[in-house]
Amino acid sequence: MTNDLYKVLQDNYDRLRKSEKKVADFVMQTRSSVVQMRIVDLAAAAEVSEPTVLRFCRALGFDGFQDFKLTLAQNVATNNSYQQFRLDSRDSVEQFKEKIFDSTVGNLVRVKNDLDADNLERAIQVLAETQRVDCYGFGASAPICSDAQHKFFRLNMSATAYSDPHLQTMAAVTLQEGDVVIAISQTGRTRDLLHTTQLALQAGATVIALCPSHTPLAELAQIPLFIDLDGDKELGTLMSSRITQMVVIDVLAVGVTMKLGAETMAHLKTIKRSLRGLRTPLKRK
Amino acid sequence: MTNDLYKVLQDNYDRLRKSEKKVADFVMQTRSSVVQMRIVDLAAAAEVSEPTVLRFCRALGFDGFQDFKLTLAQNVATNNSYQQFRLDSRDSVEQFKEKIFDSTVGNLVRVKNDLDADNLERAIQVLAETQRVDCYGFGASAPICSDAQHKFFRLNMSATAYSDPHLQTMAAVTLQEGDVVIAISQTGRTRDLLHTTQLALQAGATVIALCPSHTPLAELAQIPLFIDLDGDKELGTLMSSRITQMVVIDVLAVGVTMKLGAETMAHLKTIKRSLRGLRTPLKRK
DNA sequence: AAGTAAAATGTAGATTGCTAACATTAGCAA
DNA sequence: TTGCTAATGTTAGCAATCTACATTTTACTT
Repeated sequence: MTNDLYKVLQDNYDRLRKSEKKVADFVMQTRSSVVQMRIVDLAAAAEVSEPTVLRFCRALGFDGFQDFKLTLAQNVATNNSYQQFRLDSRDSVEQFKEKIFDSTVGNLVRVKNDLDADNLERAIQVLAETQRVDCYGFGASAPICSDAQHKFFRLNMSATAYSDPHLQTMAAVTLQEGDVVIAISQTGRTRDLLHTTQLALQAGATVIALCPSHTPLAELAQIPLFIDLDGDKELGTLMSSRITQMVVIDVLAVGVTMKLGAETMAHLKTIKRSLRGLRTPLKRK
Repeated sequence: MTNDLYKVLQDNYDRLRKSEKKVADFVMQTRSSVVQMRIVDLAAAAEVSEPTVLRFCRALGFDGFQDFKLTLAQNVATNNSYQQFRLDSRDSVEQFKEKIFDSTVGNLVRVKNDLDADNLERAIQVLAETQRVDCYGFGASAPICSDAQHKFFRLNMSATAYSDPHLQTMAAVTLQEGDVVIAISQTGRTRDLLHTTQLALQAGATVIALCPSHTPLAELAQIPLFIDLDGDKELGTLMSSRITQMVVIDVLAVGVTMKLGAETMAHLKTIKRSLRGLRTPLKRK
């Protein structure tokens, strides 16, 4: 749903007439401020006549100019409203709460759009076929590994999280063909992680990496899942990458669940039932 | 930013005239479909005249009807586009990737709006003043505790994560006045967690709880931070609550950083430098 | 290469919806 | 009740969008 309009523009671009393309180009470049424009303004800016703008809207399947503008506004809202934030020491709690949530959301949306569905598919496939998943990660990525372990463990797989380089090394050499390693790193350049990943590869395991693209780890892994956050290394970037990693793990886990099908679902229910005993009962009214 | 308009409506409702309230009521009830309406339609639907609708828009601070509608459209887009999802076994990877990300975003937005700024402020205050933070949580919340530990540790605080009920119990009795416990639970009803929380309280510690409202844990804690996700206990709800908890931790950590000010920032830089040694160097072009 | 037909684009006017000015009504106090 | 003020509605003008038609461009045929 998110950049619907962008896609619609891309898909129909070839079908557009020459002067309609002018309009399309202008809209693509300018984006947000187009929502404030009247049809005359847009016509002038794109250097075409008003009816051409209208025909452009119709060609994309909209009712008219207003309809187009409304959709554009909604697109702009969903894409642009969650910007990277810059913390100001004078911010109120309310303000930086907003900023942090919004930038997290923005990063999620960005990664969602970038995430390669093919590699995701491949990752899910190998996970669905394996019995052993080891998760490697240090520092801020260590809790994500535990989380991943937790998720896959629920799916009746043998999942382990290693956040200690020695344990990782020892575990890596015991890996076999068909086993899967999920390597998680915010930088993609952690030396120890690269080392153990190499060991895992030598042992014949398949390595899925959650890390930024164009990093040593990304090159090493058979199945890289890129998590590239906005260029500037703001505080927000560091914070969001953990969260994004987690959501990617969610996607993987759900994918595996769906692939494994009904029997796993039943297993999940059993777990849910068995955990109930650890809680105080819900009050009945 | 998100449901700006909703807030604007709420805040200015009393200031509106009687017939303008009719319009406000109608907009509140109908919401999304108003974006398709012309001023005549809305006037007819709210059973007022067209200028009244216009005055209503102006009273809320908009330029005119179009301006109001544009904002409404953007609001509708940001609020409605990230719905709770229902997984379909025939979904493609691309499709359920979208669904999972979107529902996560939706939940984040929801929690952001619900999160009480006062309690947040209080939580930040006590965290800024303490030297010891213990994080308690089991199961899926355990990795969140580790994450929280990680975050606060970076801020030069003595932070520990306990995910073992025995360790928690032993740690709880050593707590002193001024110490802080962060209790994290998706259900708010985990028996062991309630037990150790009570011990912490008896020892004089301040308890911050991340959990749903109207749960035993929420009642127990001095500073509850509610994480209420949509009613239906879909798969998505369970997944998102961990992530939401993490973002709340982010907000707390940033808040503390800002409160502690410059010296902590310097400390953060030192950590960053010291970690650099663990990575392979960036290639220079 | 020139002419013709069809497609593409622009111009001008009609229509529709938005807004401003004014009129009327309702509410309230003296 | 009367007069005043605030609230709402009516009417009309204006501005924006859209339609119908004219002109230009493009491509294809001879």
